[in-house]
Amino acid sequence: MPRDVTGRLPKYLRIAAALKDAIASGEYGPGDRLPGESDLMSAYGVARMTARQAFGVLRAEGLAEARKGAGVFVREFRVGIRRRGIQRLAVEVWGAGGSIWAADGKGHEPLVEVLGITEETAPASIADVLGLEDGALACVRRRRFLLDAQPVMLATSYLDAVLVAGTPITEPDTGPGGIYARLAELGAGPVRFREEIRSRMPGPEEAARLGLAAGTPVVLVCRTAYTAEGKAVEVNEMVLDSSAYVLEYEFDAP
Amino acid sequence: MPRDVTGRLPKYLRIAAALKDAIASGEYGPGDRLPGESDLMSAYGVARMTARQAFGVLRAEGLAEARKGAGVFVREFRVGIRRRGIQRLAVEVWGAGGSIWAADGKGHEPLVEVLGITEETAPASIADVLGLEDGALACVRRRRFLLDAQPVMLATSYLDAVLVAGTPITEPDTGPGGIYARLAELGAGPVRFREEIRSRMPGPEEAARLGLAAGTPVVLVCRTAYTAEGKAVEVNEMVLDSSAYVLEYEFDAP
DNA sequence: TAGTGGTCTAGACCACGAC
DNA sequence: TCGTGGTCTAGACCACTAA
Repeated sequence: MPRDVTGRLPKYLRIAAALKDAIASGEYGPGDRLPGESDLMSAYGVARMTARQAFGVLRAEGLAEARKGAGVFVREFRVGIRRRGIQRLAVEVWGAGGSIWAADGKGHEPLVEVLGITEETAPASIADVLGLEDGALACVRRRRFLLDAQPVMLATSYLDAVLVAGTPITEPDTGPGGIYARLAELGAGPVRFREEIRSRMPGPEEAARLGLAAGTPVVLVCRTAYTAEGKAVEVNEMVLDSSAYVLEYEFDAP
Repeated sequence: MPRDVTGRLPKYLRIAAALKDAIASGEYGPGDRLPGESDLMSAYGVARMTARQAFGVLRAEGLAEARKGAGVFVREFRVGIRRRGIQRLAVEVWGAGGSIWAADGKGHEPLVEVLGITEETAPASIADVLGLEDGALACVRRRRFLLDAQPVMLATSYLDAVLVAGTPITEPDTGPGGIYARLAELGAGPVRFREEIRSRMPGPEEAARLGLAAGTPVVLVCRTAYTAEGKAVEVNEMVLDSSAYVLEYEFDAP
């Protein structure tokens, strides 16, 4: 039987709870500076490591971020990019020469960095989906997407290298309508999609590329595009900054 | 960020990197016990807090978990529940008296705990969507879903209290086909859905209810169900253990 | 009971940011 | 320059787990 619930709570958790309350109550708003480590030390009569541990709780929950030499601040959340999973892939978008990404970033300034376009042997699971023979090459397009100069997504796209050879798909600029418009010209336009969604904490590499604060998970979206014949023509693995995105799927009951 | 020439990388990050390498190379598999804090202290000649800090990196990334009195262990990942976002809501499922949740947990033992069914004033944003007058009550159903005795999801469902008054929707057991079948009997069966997906780190309350290890984010799914007349009849806010779920949406290009 | 991780103290030097 | 957080040390007591 847990008695004396309040007295047994570790100091750092009580300090953390007090800070959270202060944030929840609006005493500190997004971007505001919180009391520093030395403030907490004197206010609660604890050692520095204990005060730091309290901040560690807030950082792990994504509520606060520390800036060296400046202080600890309440996290400011980013613009919620509304990614309309189904409608954004309408033929009307890319068929008319539009960019899917530009549609997502409406009202902001979208930018795409091409990190590299290579021919590689794809991971076994992806090669399998694409129906690539053992050792056959895939065209791999790695890109980073930014909104208002802030990175929000990494994407790695896999296609059959033989299929797309000699087309703009192997070039940084894929032309109006992008990859899907080029695939349609090859008679392999996608008509059906499957998106798988996961979430986890980023590795250090992903955190750096996306400029993520501590306590920010990533959302993984893996999209497979199918032709009318049911053949998978593209697998796109995306890593999204979870603090920047809201994914939306709207559909009729099947 | 660590653009330094290997010499200036903090000790705890180098130790963490070594541990990660050992895990990635398969030297330690899921569930294996890692070297303890005192092992790291003697192996690297560091103080205990430094060794702990190294483990902190792995825990924050969800790669390891510490068990008091036992050691630090490589995380074991859970069964990937495949939640087929669109097909699971087919009329054929709930119309035939089936349970949507039972369909998700195929091959496992599904269980639902009813945490409470109350009448409350819903949060403004939800009351707005449901078209509730100012101060009108909502029927709020809070549940926890378990698979093989392990909690994987929390759900809070909001409906118009006047609409559902006197129906099994206000009872713990909603009968065959669940809420949607009952709504259909009221002439308010859902035919269209919108799901919004977000991800963030859990608060301590959510982490406790879902039994989450440190470094495990939650996925938030907010579903709104619409009738044929376009009226929202239910808003369901779900909190998912990200390590247990894969969300899947499969659809034709619109 | 022996060993583990959880909490906590009281110091230290450093790099960085604001002034 | 001065205060900030980042890193690090060398101890301490405790609760818990496993043998």
